[in-house]
Order: sequence, then structure tokens, then C-alpha cells
Amino acid sequence: MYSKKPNPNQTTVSKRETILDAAAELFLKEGYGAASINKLIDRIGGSKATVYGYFYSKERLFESIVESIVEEIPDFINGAQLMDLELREGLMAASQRLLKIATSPRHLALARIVIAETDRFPEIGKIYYERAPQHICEVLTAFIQQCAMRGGFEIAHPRETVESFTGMVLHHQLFRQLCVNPTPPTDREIHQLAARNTNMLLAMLSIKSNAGKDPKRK
Amino acid sequence: MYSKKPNPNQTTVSKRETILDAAAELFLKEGYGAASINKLIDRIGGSKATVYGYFYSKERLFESIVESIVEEIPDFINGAQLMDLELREGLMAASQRLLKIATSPRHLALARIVIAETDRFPEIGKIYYERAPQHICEVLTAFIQQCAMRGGFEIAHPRETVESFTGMVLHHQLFRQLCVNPTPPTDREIHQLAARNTNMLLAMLSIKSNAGKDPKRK
DNA sequence: AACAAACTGTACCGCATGTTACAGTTTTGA
DNA sequence: TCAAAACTGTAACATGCGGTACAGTTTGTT
Repeated sequence: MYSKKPNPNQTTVSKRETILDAAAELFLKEGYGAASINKLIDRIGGSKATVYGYFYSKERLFESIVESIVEEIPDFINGAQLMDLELREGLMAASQRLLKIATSPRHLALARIVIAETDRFPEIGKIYYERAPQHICEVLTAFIQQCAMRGGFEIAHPRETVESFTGMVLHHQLFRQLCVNPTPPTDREIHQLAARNTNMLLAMLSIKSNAGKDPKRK
Repeated sequence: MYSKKPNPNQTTVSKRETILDAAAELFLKEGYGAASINKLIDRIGGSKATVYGYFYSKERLFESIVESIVEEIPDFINGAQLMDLELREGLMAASQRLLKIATSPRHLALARIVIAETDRFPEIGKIYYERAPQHICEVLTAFIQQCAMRGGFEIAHPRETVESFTGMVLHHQLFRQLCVNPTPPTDREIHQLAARNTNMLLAMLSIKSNAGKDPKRK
């Protein structure tokens, strides 16, 4: 274990950040295995000892990186702002923002590395999952429930409905980009996807509320 | 390059298969970087030279592995058999089978390694994508179009509709397992997911067809 | 039995890895 | 101004990697 303590005060905290930023870029680009401390210091200069002074090991550095990137994921839509919208507008806004964020190169790289390394680093999977898909589902669930209350209808399984909704909006785009073609959709494509899937969800909700009871399975 | 040619005849073809099977297990478990030729021969005995005799390099071995695993993905539902079903039954059968296959540990491991390594090995992403998600979408699209024709209604964007459908069935389960909890859903959960999302799609289709022409509902 | 092809075991090469040690240099703060 | 703290550069370490060489052993075929 490296013994010299790094600087804990304000003025040179930037060194830690410099390392973290460069390491994030490197790890996201190359993956955990292919990224190395030598490549890291080739990028930013300085000494390996400094890196180990701050981060103790490659594994711990990696965990710090993922945590910092996850934290930088923007709130997918301002919760308060969402709550002011009507159902259709809210779903449109949310799904467009969701698509925009999820298909961005940086998020794609993050998802890739989390999915790849979650076996060896269970913490990062948990952190990512809670911050991204789970958080989004919670916000959206609260939103549609509020809409239902305001509109005087009921949603039988709001959480599961939202999970279906995010899936139908994101899944195909995401998988295509993860597997075969990383080009994100254009704004026009995003709009179309959002509109189609919003319509689909509204159709389903209106059937349920019109029919009073759900058209139970045969 | 290793020069001694391996056995091309029938009796000892099993050696190649033995290597391929063990390598598949190893690579799926550990990922490309962490799997090594030494670990491979520790598992099956024999000599590195034999491995290189058959597969020339680790990279080529890896590509062979992925190809062979992708080929082993079962046809997600017998196409002909699907075509005989009514819309609801077909969607139920397809989504249950889809969930069963996609959430299996083996497919999960495959998806993980493909997503992780598709940058360095673009071929494997393509092979997987075409064989799994794309193929399924094509079969399902053909199915719902046939149902529409038989039922006398129209589906505006069949392909996109199917993409939404597979997304709403799979996405959340898959991501949960990829990121945080690899436990596959129970048969009961699979049935519920399939039923809920089938109802959702049917609701959407009946709205669209009602809006268009004669109210066709089952 | 005998010959060739396939296979094995071991040792080796060059190289990259994570990590540590350490002596020297810069920066910081009082 | 000056010591302490932070940082740098270089070198070294043990280890494991992909890949090769090669001499010896097993196996299949005739």
C-alpha cells in the first residue's frame, strides 16, 4: 500500500479531479481490462505514485470513476416541472428527454462498462441501477398517478405500466446502439418514437379507464 | 503462427468441440479479458499448441465462441406454429418464450460479453443482433400483419409496434438482471408480464382500428 | 507392425500489467 | 524565507499474458 498521503486541502484538489476525469474518459473508452495506469499517466503526465496516493488500487479507482459518472447523469427531467404538465405532454417530454440522455455516447459507454463488470464489481451495478432506471421509474410513476388522480381515473398497476413504457421507448434503440450501431437517433426520430409510444400508452390507459374494469385475460 | 495442422477428420473432431465448449463456458463466465488460454487448458487438460492449432489466436477463438453460442439460441418460437395462433394467443406465447430465453443465465452472459466487446469485435455484435433481436422482430411483425389481414384491420407501423412490444416485455427485466440481480423471473412472473403487455398491445391496436374503420375487436 | 498425423508437456520469449520504492523537485502556507 | 507537504520520474518487482518451439507420446489407418 502506498503511504504518502495526498493533499486534502482545496487548492490542489484539482489534481484528484484531473486524474478522475482522465481516468473516466479512458475507462469508458477502453473498458476496465484494457485501461491501464500507464495509459492513464501517458494522458495526463505525472506519476503513478500520485494516482495510487489518491485511489489506492485500480479497482478502487474504477469504482470511484463509475460513482462520479453516475452522479453526473442529469436528472432526467425536472420532477417539479414534470408534475405541472398534462398526461400527454408529460409523457412526451419525459420520453424525449429519456431517449436523448440514454442514447448519448457517454451513457452508452457507461451502460456498457457497468453491464460488463457488474459481476466483479456488484456495487457499481447497484449504484447505476438505482440512479438511472429505478429513479426514472419512480418519478414517472408518481407523475402518472397524479394525472390519474386529477383526471378521475385509476391505473391498476402504475409501476409496471411505467416499466413497460420506458421499455417500449428505449429498448430497441438502446440495444441497437449497444450491439451494432452506436449512432444515436436524430431529434426527429426521437420525437417520432416519443409520440408513437406516448399514443400507445394513452390508448391503453383510456381503454382501461373506459372499460372500468380491465379486459381480463381470456 | 503455429504450423502443425489439426485433425480435419471425423473421429477427433470432438477435440475441437471440447475446446470450443470449455472456452465458451470460460469466456461467458469471466469475460474476454479475464479469460486466458492457460485457464482454458487448466480446465480441459491438453496443450496450448492444440488450441492454437485449431483457433490461431485468442481473438479468433473468441469470435468462434460467440458464433457458436449465437447459433445455439433456439428459434424463439417456431414460426409456422406461431402463424396458426390468434393474435392474443400468439402474443402471449411469443412473449412468454421470449422472456424465458432472454432471461436465462446463458443468454444474459452472452449479451453481457457482446455488449462489452462489440467495439473491439464488431462482427460479434452484428451476428448477435441479427440472430436475436432482429430476427424476432421480423417473425413477430409477419405474425401481427397476418393477424391484421385476417381480422380486417390495419396496423399503421407494424415493425415499430413490434419493437415497442418486445421492449415493454423485456426491457426492465433484462436491465435489472444485467445490472443488479441476475435471478430470472419465475414462470408466474413471466406469465404476468406477458399477459399485462399483451393486453396493453391489444388495447392500443383496437383503439387504432376503431378510429380507422369498422370496430374489429375480439 | 509400422507409419503418419494428432496430441501433450514443458519450457521459453517478449511484453504489459498492478504496485511499490525512492530520491529529487515543485508547490504551499505561515 | 523556509520547512513541510505534494508531486514527479525512473526504476524495479513479481506475475501473468499471448504465443511459439520442440521433443516425446498417443492415436488412427493400413
